[in-house]
Amino acid sequence: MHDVKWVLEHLDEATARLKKRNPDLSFDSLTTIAEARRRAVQRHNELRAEQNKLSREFGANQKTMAADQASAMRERLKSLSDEVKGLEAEAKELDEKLEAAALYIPNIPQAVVPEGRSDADNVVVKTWGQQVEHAFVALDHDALGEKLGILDFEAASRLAGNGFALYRGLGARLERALQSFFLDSHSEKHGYEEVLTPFMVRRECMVGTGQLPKFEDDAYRMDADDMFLIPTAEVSITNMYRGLMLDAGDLPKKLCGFSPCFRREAGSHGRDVRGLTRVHQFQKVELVHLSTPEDSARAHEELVGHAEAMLEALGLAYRRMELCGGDLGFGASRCYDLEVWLPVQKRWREISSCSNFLDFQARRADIRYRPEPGAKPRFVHTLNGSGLAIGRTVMAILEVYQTADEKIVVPEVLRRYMGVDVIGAR
RNA sequence: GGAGAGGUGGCCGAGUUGGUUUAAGGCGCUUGACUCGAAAUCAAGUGUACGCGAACCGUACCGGGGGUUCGAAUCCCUCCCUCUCCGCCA
Repeated sequence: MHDVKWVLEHLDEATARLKKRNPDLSFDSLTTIAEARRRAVQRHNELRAEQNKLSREFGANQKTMAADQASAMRERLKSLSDEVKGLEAEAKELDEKLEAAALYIPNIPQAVVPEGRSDADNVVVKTWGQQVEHAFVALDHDALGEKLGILDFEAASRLAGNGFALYRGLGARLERALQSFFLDSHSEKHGYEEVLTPFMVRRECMVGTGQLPKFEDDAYRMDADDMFLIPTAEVSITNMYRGLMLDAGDLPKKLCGFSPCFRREAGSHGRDVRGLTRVHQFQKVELVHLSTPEDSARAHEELVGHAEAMLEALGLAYRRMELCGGDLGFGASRCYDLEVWLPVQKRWREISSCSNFLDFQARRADIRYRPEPGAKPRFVHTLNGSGLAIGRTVMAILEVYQTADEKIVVPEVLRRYMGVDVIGAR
């Protein structure tokens, strides 16, 4: 949600920045409604003040008034009341229209966000590590996984249809190892509180973080209870603080949590149909920060650094991309994607997305803090990023660490979790 | 699934016969007094948003929505949420 007042006061700047996402976007739907609403509220205030005053007098003097005087008074108040009610209904309707319109408008990109229409226009910020090239003919991750018996897509589709993954044996163990490695790193080294949240949430939570109302088709909804399977732990973790008032001393707040992520992938049928790249359920460790407005830019850099540390520990080459306006997610004001190098597909592939939402989510979810005792409440800033997406990490490990004899060398940092050094050894 | 209780400002909590309580009182917090300093005590202040309005003033907000009334935190309807007990269950 936007600060509508700010938007109206800085309409040119706000519009120019919004159009970085898409030239078709504008705040036109807000401005006319807001003006009409202001007029209605103003008129309502005046009449309501008069009504309150007369009504109070009437209540006090009713008993001592002459009968005809009282009924005249009552009549006058009645017509005043009707008029006030009409204006109230009008203001309320405009209010709802305004909010409905605002909920569908994406966040305003920060001034530093580069121009661009698609991911082709994203900017490389940095590149880390050696882009492995295999001297032998390497296998796709899904083919190798099935050959080693650690991935079973046939069984997965028997259970849930196309677009699901099933891990078995050391494959399942690898997922669990990555989960533990990520959570241990963030909670022990990077200062996060580890949380385990519900994996399904109420509708208000999905609105709070911006998945709804616009993207309802992308989410799995349980009709009987009107609850949603979370598409990312960002939803459950951020909404832990929905409706709360925090103290300045509570900030910054850093939380990390594991969850499965459920995505219908409506509209992406036919893309990345094989393997672990794009599935309806994948596992992820998510990082969430709540910060003060002054601190969020720094927090963003810190957050992306924590995600990068995971790739570096695993020895996976990556690059950090600054997303252009056209590629920004709905609620993000600025976003870094981390892309891992996949030597078999010979391409970079997103494995983490680290966004600063500023107060966009906090307004929707009503998360505030008091800068100091007695001061006025302000909205916090929220940030989050994957640290990391586990399925895609498995995919990268299978591509990067495979050997000529179709085994997988387990990255050093995972060995204590895996109990083996090599997958596929007899 | 059955039965009951309840949702009021940062927190607790009054308000149950509708009208100088159109949100009392307390805690917390801020400032001042006292003190070498602190605690305790005393005094004053302290909800949010809007009125393109800083002050004074006004209006709205007592879980959401609707209704009755000249007037609703208070009465009626409806939905949501929380808690307690029972049942079932890993």
